[in-house]
Amino acid sequence: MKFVRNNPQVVQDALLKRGSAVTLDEFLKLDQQRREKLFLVEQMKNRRNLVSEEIGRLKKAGKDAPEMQLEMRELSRQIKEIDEVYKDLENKLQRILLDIPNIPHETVPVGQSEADNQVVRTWGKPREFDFTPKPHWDLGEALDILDFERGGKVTGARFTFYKGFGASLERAVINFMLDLHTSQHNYVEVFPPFIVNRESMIGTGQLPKFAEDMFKIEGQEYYLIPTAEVPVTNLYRNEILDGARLPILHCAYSACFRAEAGAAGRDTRGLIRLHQFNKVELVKFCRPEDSYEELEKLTWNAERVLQILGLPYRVVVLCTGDLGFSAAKTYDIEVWLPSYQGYKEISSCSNFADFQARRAGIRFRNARGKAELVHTLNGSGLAVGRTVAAILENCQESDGSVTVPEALRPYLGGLARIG
RNA sequence: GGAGAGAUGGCCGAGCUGGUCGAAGGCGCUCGACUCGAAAUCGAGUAGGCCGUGAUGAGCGGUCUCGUGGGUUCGAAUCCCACUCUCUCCGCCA
Repeated sequence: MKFVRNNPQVVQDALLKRGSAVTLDEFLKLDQQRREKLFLVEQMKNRRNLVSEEIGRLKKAGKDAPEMQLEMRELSRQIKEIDEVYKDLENKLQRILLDIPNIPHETVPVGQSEADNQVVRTWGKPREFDFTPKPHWDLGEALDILDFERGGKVTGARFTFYKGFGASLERAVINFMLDLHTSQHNYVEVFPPFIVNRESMIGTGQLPKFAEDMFKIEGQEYYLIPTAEVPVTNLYRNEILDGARLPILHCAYSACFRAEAGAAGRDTRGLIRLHQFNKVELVKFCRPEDSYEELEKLTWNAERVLQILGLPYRVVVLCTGDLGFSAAKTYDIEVWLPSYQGYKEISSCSNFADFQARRAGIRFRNARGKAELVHTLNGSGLAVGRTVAAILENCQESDGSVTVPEALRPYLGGLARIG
């Protein structure tokens, strides 16, 4: 709040770069009013406290002060009135504040849309097939390892069953990723709740603005998590961490639930866009001065998964117009998918700077002993369903079978080929 | 789900017949003294938000915070109400 007040131009510029039409005039006006009321009411409270103390002293001395009490009764009534107005202003301000997106980092390219994102690097070469490769949904059904049909029957559109080696493969990918990050990249695994409360959703920035993207438990302020980012980042909500513990690195498997409002008609087939999918998430809490370096490391950690699996990918940096609401900078990792004849997002690695930390109240004690906001980061490491889709499509053979990447075989009892 | 107990500072734990209580005491931590060094001992310090002032620093002043929200009162950690959470016992359950 203070930052917005003192740097309205910076925030306004950032909003414009993101292509937002929001203006801050209303905010600044309300804030001015709020502070005036606050100053007034605090002066009155000060007087009340002083006089009440005096009354206490008198009573102790055996005297009475009825006229003082009467005066204070009236003062208290006025205080209550102004407090009411103050709270109203405060609420209005909070609402505006919670809808203001993060300020993009200076290294983020300015742009309007997805088309202005910049490719940072490309790894591996898409394989040349000497036959026509099948999309993973056809492969999966032919191999009887995916069953979209019955997923639709049992639940609805955008739900699926994995069966047999399909189910084992999904599980193998999860375990492989978790083992890699815990043993090679020093992340501490957590297994979070898949349902969180409203405060947590506000903390990471999903609420209040994006309520329609979420599944909410009927009659309760509980939500299905859209990503493990939410419970894991909120692990330390309203805490002051020991600075010596930073950076804190967590990885977490979770199912993810997304309403996909507004995605009707997009990626309707296969594992790409489901209402429920699995993901291994990487989350970091670090000192402000380290966060951009930590973002690079986190992105490498995610890329490493694809490298070991031998799946071609590229990394793009999102432009200001495509950047998520909470992020200051984001790298998307996109895996090659033959059925798309292109690269498809499989991980999104973001530095949120102090945006989530401010909303969630996550701080650390700095060298001078003062509480300071941490920076938070997270990234998929990786989306499991999309990884399985990429394996099926990139590793398929002309006879319809799929060669299992070496690294996964230990997780499948040595199985080298499905089909 | 039924019955009861409780929620206080980094931790433990007083206060709860309402009034200098943001809060005794202990532990922990930081600094200092002692020591060649350490331990022990002694001394000092040790929450956060917001507002004002100031340089968006330090400091100072004010205000709020004793689970959360409301109420009573001149005044509430202390009294009343609601909610949340924790613990114990019973029932049920993976």
